[in-house]
Amino acid sequence: MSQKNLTISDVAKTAGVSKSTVSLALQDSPKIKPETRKKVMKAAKKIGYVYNRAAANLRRRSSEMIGMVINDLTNPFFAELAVSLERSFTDSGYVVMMANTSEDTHQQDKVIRTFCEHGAAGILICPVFGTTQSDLDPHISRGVPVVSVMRPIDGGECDYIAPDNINGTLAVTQHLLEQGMTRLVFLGGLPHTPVYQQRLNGFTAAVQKAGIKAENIEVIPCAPTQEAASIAIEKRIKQGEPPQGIVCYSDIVAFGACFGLDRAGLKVGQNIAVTGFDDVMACSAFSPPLTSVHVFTDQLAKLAADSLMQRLKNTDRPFSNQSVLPKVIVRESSRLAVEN
Amino acid sequence: MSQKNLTISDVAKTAGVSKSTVSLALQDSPKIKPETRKKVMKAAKKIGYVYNRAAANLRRRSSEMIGMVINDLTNPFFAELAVSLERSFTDSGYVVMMANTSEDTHQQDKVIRTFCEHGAAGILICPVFGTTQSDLDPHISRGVPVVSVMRPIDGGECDYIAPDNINGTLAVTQHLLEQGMTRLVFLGGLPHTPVYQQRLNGFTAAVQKAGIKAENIEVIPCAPTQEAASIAIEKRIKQGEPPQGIVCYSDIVAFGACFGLDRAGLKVGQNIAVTGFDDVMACSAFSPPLTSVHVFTDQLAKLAADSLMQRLKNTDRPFSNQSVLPKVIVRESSRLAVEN
DNA sequence: GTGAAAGCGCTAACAG
DNA sequence: CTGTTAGCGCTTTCAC
Repeated sequence: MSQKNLTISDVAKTAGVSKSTVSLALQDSPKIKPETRKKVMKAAKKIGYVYNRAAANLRRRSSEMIGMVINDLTNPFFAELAVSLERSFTDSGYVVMMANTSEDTHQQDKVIRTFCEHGAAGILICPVFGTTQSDLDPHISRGVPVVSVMRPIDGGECDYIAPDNINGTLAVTQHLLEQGMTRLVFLGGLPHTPVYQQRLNGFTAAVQKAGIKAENIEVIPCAPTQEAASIAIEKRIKQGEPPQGIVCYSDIVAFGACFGLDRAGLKVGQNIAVTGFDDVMACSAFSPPLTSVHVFTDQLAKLAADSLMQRLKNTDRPFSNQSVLPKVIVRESSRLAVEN
Repeated sequence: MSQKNLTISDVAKTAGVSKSTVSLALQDSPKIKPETRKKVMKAAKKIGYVYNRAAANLRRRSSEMIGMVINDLTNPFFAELAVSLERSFTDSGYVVMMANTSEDTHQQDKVIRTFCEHGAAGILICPVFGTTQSDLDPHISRGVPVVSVMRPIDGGECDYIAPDNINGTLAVTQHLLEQGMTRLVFLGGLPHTPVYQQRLNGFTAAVQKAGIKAENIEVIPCAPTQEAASIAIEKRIKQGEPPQGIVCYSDIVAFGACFGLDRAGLKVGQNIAVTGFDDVMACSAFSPPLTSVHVFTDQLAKLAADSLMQRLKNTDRPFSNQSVLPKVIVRESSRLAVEN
């Protein structure tokens, strides 16, 4: 092991051809006849040559690396999404550099910059809320294309892929309404964020369509964490007149809500219905199994990867927004003895 | 946006200094006086220059990229570990390229090769079972150091970091024994793997130390998936004489076991105790909350990152094995009405 | 088909 | 302290 840096020149020497022949051969160029190619490959293997893509990219002024910037990989939903994304890109022959921003704008800035410095051909990002195009601009001046997933970029000159949040909560709210519930809460999320607004809009649309009286509807925003949600809902329950159903901003919020309701003495799936959004894997293992809005991360990932790769080929396409319709997965948490 | 490729020469021109001054300034060299440095930085920002690390690395013959190769990112434990690892490296100024191998040797081969071609300074790997040093050799001939996590590499010339599997299962088995259980099963895992053997050894050591009769002990290996585990345990229960406690190879296996037991009509945490290993986040949300052996992924990640970075500085240290003692987290799944 | 030569953007001596 | 010069390993005209 630990030979010195072998270059195509070394390969050329042992194969008895010239540098450029080796280069061409390594690229499967039709200019090289199969015979010579074989010879070159054998020589390369023999001396343990490993191709230096950095050098090639430098010369060729391109790369097949993409930077993946995720807001919160400790959130199971984003972890699942990241895995899907990684797979989509790897399948297409790209290598992905990954970084977590922990919902921190500075960190995000740094990471994007670093990826660009390393020659990322494109950036895939689940941006921190509030990210604007001008946050990105200074780093991607080389014309690196960006695709954002899950959350839009304000003023974003980029493609954007997300689940159809509105129809997602609309559908799951209707699922509760169909069971005859009339007093509902929408819980969790940060009011100034687009995702919150969309999910809330879906909820609102459903209750209005069902002719539910406004005074029976409550909206309780809170940080989308388990803890914040459990506290918020516990407090609400203590005020009396519990709702029949709680439509949560996300699964994490729903998990928190269930814990809070438990502390408040309510039985989810019996006294009160709870639904999540995202349908992370833990939903089916939860107690009670959580009804949720399934987001097809694989599909999202595929669209995102495709968009980015399209744009890599063709820089000046118009920017597109794509959304994927999610699907309500009914489990026990949304059952309710309606006589309640 | 989309200026052409700006180089240090452009910066030099607009700052009115020479190329090398810019290069030095960008590296915070003490040879450059702060004043000049400021001027250079301002010029760089002004024209929207972005540093080309690939070129720098090529020249300097080094890089600060590391390749992270994970066997199964869809497994929540490895996903959590990957996140910890990413954080450790990013904190130290490295950029991490990530790839999933799906427990597939070919895929792993390809990924390692690709990372090396891209100039990874080091490789961090949770290897596919059965990976040997000779699988790695052809790719890392440039002397790229490797650190393996969770699973050893056969004949591995590398550092190795893992939880103390033996003492982990030993401790969790003792937890069951202390409750007076005498009929135990060790469930799940592939017999030919080192991790299986270690975890089983811990189990065996505990029951022997407690003087449990051999005929009261059963070992039921199976693929470490939810499905395989649920089927295996259901089949076992149908044979009658159920055990009092089941020590599982991993959380995933334990989740599966719980489902299987449920189908078989047993109540986990009442009629029968179940324990996991890894303590993924879903354990606490599971029904019933799953007793598990907590693996400190953050610590593992830190050790792994440190090892790799040490070796990057100092190539010829002896290889070390480090293990982290895990901790039993008792939850409801391991309770048992002992009169059973 | 194959080889020679120039150069991608940067760093690292070595002079000034 | 700053500028000049020669490459890092590869690709790519352009002759042969």
